Amino acid sequence: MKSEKRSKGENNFINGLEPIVTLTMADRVEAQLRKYLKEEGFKPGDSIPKEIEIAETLGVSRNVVREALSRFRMLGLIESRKRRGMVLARPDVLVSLERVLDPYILTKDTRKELFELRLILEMGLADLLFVRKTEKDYEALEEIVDREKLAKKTLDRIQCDIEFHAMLYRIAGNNVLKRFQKLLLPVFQYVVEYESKHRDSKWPLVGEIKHQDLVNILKSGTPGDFREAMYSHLKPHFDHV
Amino acid sequence: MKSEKRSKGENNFINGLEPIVTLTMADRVEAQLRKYLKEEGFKPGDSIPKEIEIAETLGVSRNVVREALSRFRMLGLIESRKRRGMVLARPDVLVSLERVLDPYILTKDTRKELFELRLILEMGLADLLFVRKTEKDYEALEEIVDREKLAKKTLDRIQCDIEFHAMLYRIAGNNVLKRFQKLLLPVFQYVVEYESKHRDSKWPLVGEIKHQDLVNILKSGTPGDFREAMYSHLKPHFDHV
DNA sequence: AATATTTGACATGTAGTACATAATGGCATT
DNA sequence: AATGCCATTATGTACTACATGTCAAATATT
Repeated sequence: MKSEKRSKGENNFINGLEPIVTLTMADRVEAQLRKYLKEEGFKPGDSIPKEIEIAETLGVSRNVVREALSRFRMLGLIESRKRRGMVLARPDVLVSLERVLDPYILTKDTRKELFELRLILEMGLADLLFVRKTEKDYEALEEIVDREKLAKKTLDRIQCDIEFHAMLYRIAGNNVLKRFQKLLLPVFQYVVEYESKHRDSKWPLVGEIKHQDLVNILKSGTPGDFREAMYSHLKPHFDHV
Repeated sequence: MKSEKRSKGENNFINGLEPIVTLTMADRVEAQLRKYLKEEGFKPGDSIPKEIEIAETLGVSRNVVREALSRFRMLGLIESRKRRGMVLARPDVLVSLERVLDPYILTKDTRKELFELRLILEMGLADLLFVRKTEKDYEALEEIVDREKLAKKTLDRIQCDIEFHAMLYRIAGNNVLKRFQKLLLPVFQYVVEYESKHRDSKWPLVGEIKHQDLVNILKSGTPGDFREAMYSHLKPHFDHV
């Protein structure tokens, strides 16, 4: 899975000539092992063959096997204990994303698409919110809104804005989603900052509908109302799209 | 980041005594390197120190360094060429997820949450769809709907259902989102299959609104209409929530 | 005999050496 | 100027050795 991107745009002047892929042993062992574990139906808790056995079976050095296993360990696919060998584990879906979601190394396109993803998520949140919301959630939201109203510095208002939206995700009661949002946050901030620099728009960037309105609708409106309101709220961002 | 879960619930009988974390060298080198690269502001294209230098600086064996680098290589964070050394690359956000999103090793909870994520995504898709849709997209959707109407076998209908929804993601014109959906697909299928076994409900599971209706609304309705329709369409799934 | 302790075997973790491989840049040849 | 050759060098792979912690059997203790 090594990316074989050419350095310049000078390729494909000879059409139909693909660069030869030269996977390292570690890459191939990783693929082989993944295939093996899948096909043999290994499940979390099962222990897998020892390093040496793998190495000998595949005809590679133990070193190479360890590089592949090291990758699995990082992803949480396996856990290894001395003497005990290694057992398959349940990886956390998001730890892998965690290691890659750095706004500074993403392409502009990817950042843009991830930002769109945020808009999609927040628009789609409505129904889950209405299913899971409780009285306490109103209080938490109101508290944030109050703080926002009192905030003088722009930075404080931004902070409240972030907290408000984060709270919505929390109310939705979906842990993966909440953590996903947390991971995406730096990307959002980067994009917004970047945008605001290039358009000197004021910030936070909100439409006609304010946070207070959203809370009110959440209290006594319908999911449909909320979706419309959220769209208005996010409209300035949608307009960039 | 080795998971340090205790075997039993027998810890914290002495409060304030945290178990000593015993990270492997590879883990620590990985963390150190990540920190180093971030703090020094390395960007894609920059070349990073040689393995030996890293090993000597950190006072560990080259082997350990290579295990850490192997992880970065897998994630696409770096690319290495002989003689040239190693350069930072732009990782693809989703390759990491790709390696972990196997429905069989996820917990039931996670599968459920990922399924909810799907519902959220599809509900939130509406606005982007209306911005990006073209005449050609209608044709593609109609073609799938037609095929679905003619399909006799359940399996074929399921296939059409999948294609229809996949096409919606495609129309939204967000590449990351489309690929994300593709990655999640096996999880959805697993969940639906699992559910249908435990409730012997018929399948595909759709509400009052059929695919044909969605296409019509996409053609001549509003994003608001579409959201309502999509909710009706997915209602049986929402009801599980 | 039942329990506590010691001991040895074993799998992973780390270190170190050696060599293979391929890309680079310079030099020589045409 | 283009090609071919060669020394250099960083990564890729292999192998050996030992450290570390853990399981299990053997031993000692009650």
